[in-house]
Parts: sequence; structure tokens; C-alpha cells
Amino acid sequence: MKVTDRKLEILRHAARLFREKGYRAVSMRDLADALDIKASSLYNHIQSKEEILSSIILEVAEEYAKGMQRIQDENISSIDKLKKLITLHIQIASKNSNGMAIVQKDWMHLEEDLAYYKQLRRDYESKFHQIIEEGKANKELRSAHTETIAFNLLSTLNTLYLWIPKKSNLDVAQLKVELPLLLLSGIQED
Amino acid sequence: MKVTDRKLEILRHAARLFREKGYRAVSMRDLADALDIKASSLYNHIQSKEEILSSIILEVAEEYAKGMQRIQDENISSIDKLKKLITLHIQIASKNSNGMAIVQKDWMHLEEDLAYYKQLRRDYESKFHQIIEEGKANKELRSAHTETIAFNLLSTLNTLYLWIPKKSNLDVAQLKVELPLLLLSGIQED
DNA sequence: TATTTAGACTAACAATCGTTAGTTTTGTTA
DNA sequence: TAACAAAACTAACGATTGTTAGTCTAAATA
Repeated sequence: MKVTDRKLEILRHAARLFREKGYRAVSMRDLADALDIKASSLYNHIQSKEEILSSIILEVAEEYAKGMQRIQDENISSIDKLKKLITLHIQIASKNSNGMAIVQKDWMHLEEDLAYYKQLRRDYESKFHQIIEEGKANKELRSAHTETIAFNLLSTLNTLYLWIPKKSNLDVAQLKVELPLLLLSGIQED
Repeated sequence: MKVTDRKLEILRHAARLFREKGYRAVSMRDLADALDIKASSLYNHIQSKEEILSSIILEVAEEYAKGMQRIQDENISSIDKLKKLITLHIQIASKNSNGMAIVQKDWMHLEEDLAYYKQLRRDYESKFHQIIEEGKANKELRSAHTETIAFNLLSTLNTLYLWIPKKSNLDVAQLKVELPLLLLSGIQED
């Protein structure tokens, strides 16, 4: 599935607009205006508005899925897995904060790929829970409720897209140091 | 500004629909269907679609503003203020999780009240930061960056609406105990 | 019982939506 | 330069949008 330059440009503008105004509030004419062409010309490059949304969301979702799989397969402690997951979130949010925002806000407007997206998300959260459970079994983590721990971690990580664009690159580097400390010191067994 | 029963019923249904599908994806006909009337009949009770959104969002935002003011005026430690803020968020998210969801997702669709809402939000976050700063000055809190601490806390608190509806009432009681420990143990000076 | 009123209705409006068909322009390759 | 392909264009479609005007009905009030 080759993606041309022009199509990438469309996706990039769409991501920015969807993030600012929400998928349903951005018309094909709005998107076309941003590219300085007519709405009908978009259809030389894409099949439908929904295909745009789907491309943006699945790119992010699959990147998370791959990252999780890679980390899960490593032979390291649960704490180290959690640290790598935090880094994964920071990296994706840095590279593609518009995409992350759209995943969080507009996933429910998927149609054809809705079930697939939900499956990816369920898998991700399930593996996240699993790593925490392992950590508790290994006595690496204190025995608070897994759901509460996971909720706290994922809430913060899933909201990084709101915060990272405001920060300089230096601050992001700092974040990679500070955030694991902040998120893990409360649950880590010493 | 008296609000009739019927209007409350409309707002309740609207909140549920807006939360499920997003403000822009819910038509006045969708909302009318949920109430088993015609779309035009809604206008006997409300002025516009946007007025509905505004009512829902400002109710929540003003409740946060009042709660914050009350807590800030109390003569207690910074840690205790943070604990009370956590409780405030849990209470509002329990009572009105649809409203909270809409605030997070659809605030940008406000028009007339957009500036007012943004002001309320700025004030809230600014006071939140202030309390953390006080805690650091008092040596109650460790000296991580205020922004990082606030971001972590607010991310989790602002996402409670996703989590609380899945839990029973008992679990919410448990949450009021567990969440302060989890959120504050990482930053509290012993 | 007569009057008023709250709240539903039907019908329609102008605007905007995503999308399609058919055509023209533009730039590259033979 | 001729031929071709990519990518723009104009024009229009049927559906849906929020909203308004005017009307009817049923219940409350006088």
C-alpha cells in the first residue's frame, strides 16, 4: 500500500485540522481549503473522509501495538518494562501528537475499522495489566489494585499529547527522566 | 434562571448522546428521537443546540471553580488541599460523568461562552499550580517540577469520567482511599 | 364552562454535507 | 513535439443540518 507524497500532505493537514476542531467539524471543503485546492480534487488521492481518519488512527494504534510487543518480549524486570512503556508513549506523543489526539477524541467515528481498532486497544490494555500483575507477583510492585495503578499510568500517558507540544525538545528529554520517577516511585517496592 | 423539568430531561438525554457520539455527531433530530418528540418541539424548551452544550459544560466548570475556591480558602496544609481536590474530582465525576466527558471532548465547540469557559479553566489550573508551589515552599512536597506534578495529577483526575462509570459504588468509596495514596505518595516528603 | 397556555405537531427554509461525473490543465516521458 | 498520466477543475446530486413559522391539542386555570 504505497502512499504518495501528496497523500501524505493531505493526511498531515487533516491531522492538524481534526485535532483542532474534531473530525465531524472539519468538512472536506475545509480540508481542501487548507491545501488550496477544491474538495473534489481530494478524491484523486483518497477514497473517502473516513479513510483519512482510519489512516491517522491506525498508524498510531499499530505503532503502540508493535512497541508493546517488542517490550513484552524482552527479558527484563517488570519495572523496566514499565519504564520502556513510558518512553514509548513519550516518543509517539512527540513524533505525532496530532495523531494521538485524534485517537483519543475521534476513534468512535471509525466505521469499517472500528472493531479492529477496539481490538488493538483491548490487547494493549490487557498486556499493560499483565505487566503490572507480573510486577506484583515478583514483589517489584506494591500490592495496590492493578486497575487503579493501570488507570493512573494510562491516564497520564494517554494525555501526553496535550502537554508535549507546549514543551521544548529539552523539556521532553527532561520528561523522559522525570516522568518514570514520578509515575513509578508511588508503586515501587524499595 | 429557572430550569423546568422538561428542560432538565432534554439536557440529560443530550448529555448522554453527546458523550456517546460527540456534540457534532448528534443532530437535533437524534436528540428529539431520544425524547420521542419532533426536533422542532425541542425549541419550545431551549434556544439553540449550542445553549444545550453550554449549559452542560458550564455547570461542570462552575462546580469545579466553586470547589477549588472553597478548598483554597481553608486553613489546611497543601497536602490536605490536594487530597480534598482529589475528592472533589471523584465526586463530580461520580455525579455527572457525562458532563465531565463533554467538557473534556467538546469544549472547543462552545461559541458565545468559549472565552468564559477558557477563563474558568485557566483559573483552575493556575490555582492548582499555586497549591503545589506552596507545598514545595513548605517542604511538604518534593521538589520535582511543578508542571510535571500538576500534569500527572490533572491527567488522572480529568480522566476519572472514563473509569468511574465502570465501577460500583463500593469501588468508588475504595477509590477515595486508594487514589490519594497512589497520586501523592510519589511526591510527598516524608 | 370558557379561556389560556404549555407543548406537541406539520411543513418548509437555506445552508452545508460527502461524494460523483465529466472536463481541463499541467508536467513528464517517448 | 506528440502522447500520456497525474491532478486539478466545474457543476451538480441527494441527504442532512439547525432552525423558523404557523397550527393543533390537551391540560390547567378563571
